[in-house]
Amino acid sequence: MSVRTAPAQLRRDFFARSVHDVAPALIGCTLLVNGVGGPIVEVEAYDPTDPASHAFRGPTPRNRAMFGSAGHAYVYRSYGIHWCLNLVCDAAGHASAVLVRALQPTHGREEMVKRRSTSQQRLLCSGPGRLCQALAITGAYDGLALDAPPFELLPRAEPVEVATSRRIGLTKAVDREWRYTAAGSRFVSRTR
DNA sequence: CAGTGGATGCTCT
DNA sequence: GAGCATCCACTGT
Repeated sequence: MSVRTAPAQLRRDFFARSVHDVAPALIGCTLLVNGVGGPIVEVEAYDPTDPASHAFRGPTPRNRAMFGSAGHAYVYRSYGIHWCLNLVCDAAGHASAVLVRALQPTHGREEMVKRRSTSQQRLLCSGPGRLCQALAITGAYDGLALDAPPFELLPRAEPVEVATSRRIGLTKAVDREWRYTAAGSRFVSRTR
């Protein structure tokens, strides 16, 4: 007889479905990197039909992880300065991903304050570049599996109300409402 | 608060 | 050589 326990982590098959299902389902899930992080409050979806996606024009050295299997990280450098973290979705070849834009800093706050050089809770992890700096995510994490250290992804503890809106900072496909936020959270990167 | 411009490096044409 | 899935400092109300 087996004892059923709540899953400790999101399994790899959580990501092996449409990015449009995965993205809203990630709101409220806790993301930790080496024990530092908190509940995700803002993400954006990028799918294969999306001109704004890095994978839209096919595989390249940079976007290689997006064409790999679901449940892995895709990390790229933004504007030559910042790192951005994506979670790869769908089966191999579909090349879709969720950009993690903000989370509520609950775990390892002192570490984040040190890395970010600010003690303002609101500015620790609100924005993809800030979040990666606070969690010390770099290009070295590109392609790593999300269900093994240093990553830890925990399911929602409670139900969350998810709001949709237009994505931030794009020049292409700006009308697609593929940004998902925890309704009312003050840790999202913008209200728009 | 809103708006602007600079930093900075890599990717792809 | 252009264009970024960004952030910060600085300006002016």
